[in-house]
Amino acid sequence: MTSQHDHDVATLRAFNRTYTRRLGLLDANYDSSPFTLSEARVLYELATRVDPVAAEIVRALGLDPAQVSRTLKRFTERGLVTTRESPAHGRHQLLSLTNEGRAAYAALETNTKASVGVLIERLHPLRRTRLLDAARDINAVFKDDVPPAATLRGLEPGDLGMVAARQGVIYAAEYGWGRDHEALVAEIVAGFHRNFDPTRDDAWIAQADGRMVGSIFLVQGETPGAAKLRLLYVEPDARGMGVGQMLVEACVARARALGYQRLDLWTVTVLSAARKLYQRAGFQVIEETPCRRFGQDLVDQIWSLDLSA
Amino acid sequence: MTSQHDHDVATLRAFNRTYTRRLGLLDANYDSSPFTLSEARVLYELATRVDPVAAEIVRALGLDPAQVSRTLKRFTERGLVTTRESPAHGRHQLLSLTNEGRAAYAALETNTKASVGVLIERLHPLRRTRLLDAARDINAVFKDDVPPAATLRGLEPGDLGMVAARQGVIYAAEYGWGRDHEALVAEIVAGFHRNFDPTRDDAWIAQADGRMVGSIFLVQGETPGAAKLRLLYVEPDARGMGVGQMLVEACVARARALGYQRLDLWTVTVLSAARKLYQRAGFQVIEETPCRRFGQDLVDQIWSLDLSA
DNA sequence: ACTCCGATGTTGACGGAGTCAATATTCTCG
DNA sequence: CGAGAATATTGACTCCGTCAACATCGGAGT
Repeated sequence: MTSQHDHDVATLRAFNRTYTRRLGLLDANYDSSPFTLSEARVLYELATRVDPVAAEIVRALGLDPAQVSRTLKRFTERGLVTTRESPAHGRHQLLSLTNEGRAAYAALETNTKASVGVLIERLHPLRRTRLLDAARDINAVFKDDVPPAATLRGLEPGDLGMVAARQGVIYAAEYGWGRDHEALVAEIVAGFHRNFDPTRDDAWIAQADGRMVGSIFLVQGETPGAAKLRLLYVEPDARGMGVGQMLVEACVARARALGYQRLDLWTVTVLSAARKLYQRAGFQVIEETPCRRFGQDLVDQIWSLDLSA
Repeated sequence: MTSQHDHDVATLRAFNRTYTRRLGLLDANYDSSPFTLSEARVLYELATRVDPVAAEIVRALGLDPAQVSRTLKRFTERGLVTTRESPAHGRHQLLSLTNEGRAAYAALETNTKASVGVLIERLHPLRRTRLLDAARDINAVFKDDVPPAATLRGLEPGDLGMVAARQGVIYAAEYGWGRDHEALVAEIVAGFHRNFDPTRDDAWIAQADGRMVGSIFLVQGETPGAAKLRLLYVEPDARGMGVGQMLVEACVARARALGYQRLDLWTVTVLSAARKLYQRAGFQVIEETPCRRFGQDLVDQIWSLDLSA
């Protein structure tokens, strides 16, 4: 009932409409081709599989068995396909392209590639990358049905700035924090790099579904034995899949491995999801003071975890 | 001939294949519908236009006139559509849905929205936003054929970090600059905000096709009458469309308007595209020193533009 | 006023797409 | 061994998609 949902449905349907319209234009020039779209799809499956069976093609393309049967019959009559009985299974008919069939497929491939190539070339580079990125994304969305799993990795180019950008956007949208906050994050990541010592510091980026979905930084504190956990965040979309816990656990484990006696962190009470993560990891509040920050009245908290136990 | 091009073609074709497969699943449940996909498209056009003419629908959907004529005939027989002659043009037949036709359309809409809604709801939020963003992008790509035009705007949440992220990624890829550079940019944007004075400083983001494609910053220099131009960059995809010039011109004009006597900038010689922009805007090199930065041997340059003339 | 041309709309013909039902055959598993 | 599932084919039917032929109307020129 949310209007967001209705809006999403409308977006996807608008996409369907335009794309249905463009489908012919996008894949091939079927005017000058001896194959229909459906035939071309069957031919593709025949060419990219070894000794397939008709039912395999039916499943791959979601077509009716009757239609595939007739298409294959026509292909056989045109001398593009030969069938032989499977040695393993008397009911299976192993299909394979003849030389003519492979030649026809190659010609179709060349033709199609050229058509798509022309379409791509005609687009402005900006639009081209936008189209290709979007195409890749949609493919990925439908590729596997398993829910996306998050993984941790180290810093790559763009990560430092992206952490500031994403935290800036998210906390501006969710809590109305101003640019002070984003600039503070930028300063922290810059300082992280400036003072970086591999035996004292570390950072992790959480990635899921090809996107950055969270971060956490480990830096040495003011006193020798104390480390600081900083810049923990999780993308709204990726909440509830254990990303925050993964990040905190990686950070705590590394702090322990580097020989720190304690791990401190600063946060504000309004970040309740983060609070739960810290609690669960064994952190305890050691200080709490009201404070005005980022254009809001907030309550600062300092948490600490004893690593010496 | 580039392998990048072949790769792009393959990406788009892979997308076409999966999407052709999903098309039925994505838009509606046509099994339980009294309309075929083609009929539903015609019905949609009838419902969302006022007194259309058959030829209009033909153009909108890219269908054959014969097919539309027959579809409309069936609709008329089913009591969904009525035609009346146009008062303006004797050959035109104004089409309109009957009450039954509107009811059928409403039912189809409800059905389709529910189907698409279920599909969206079943996706993990991460995948959902990814799909919807991609759908929006592809729609936008095909929406207008005019080449994308760049516009300038002020800073919004996420921009500070994004400038660092994009410059980090681009200069790492193009010149092999390390994280030093990205951290330096992060520090500069943080400092920009920390010392921000609206009567002395400004910043612009160039935007094209819904994306950030460049930036430029204006800050006061060490001496009172001197301003500094900083962090100019243009996305590789957006080069050659005058984005850089727009940014430089905006910055110079503002520096002049704020009463600065001169505008200085620091750059390195390897950034040849930027050099041309500075030259064109009237900047002159006033200092040049070899330097080791960002893991590379570079030649620093300081350029200056006299604004007092 | 008249003619040509283009746009609109219909109909016939034909092959393929897509769906459903019926049927035959073969393998697998309990 | 028998039941059931998977594989494959065929008939029947409607719609899709394309091409060609044709009728009709309005407007641009001459």
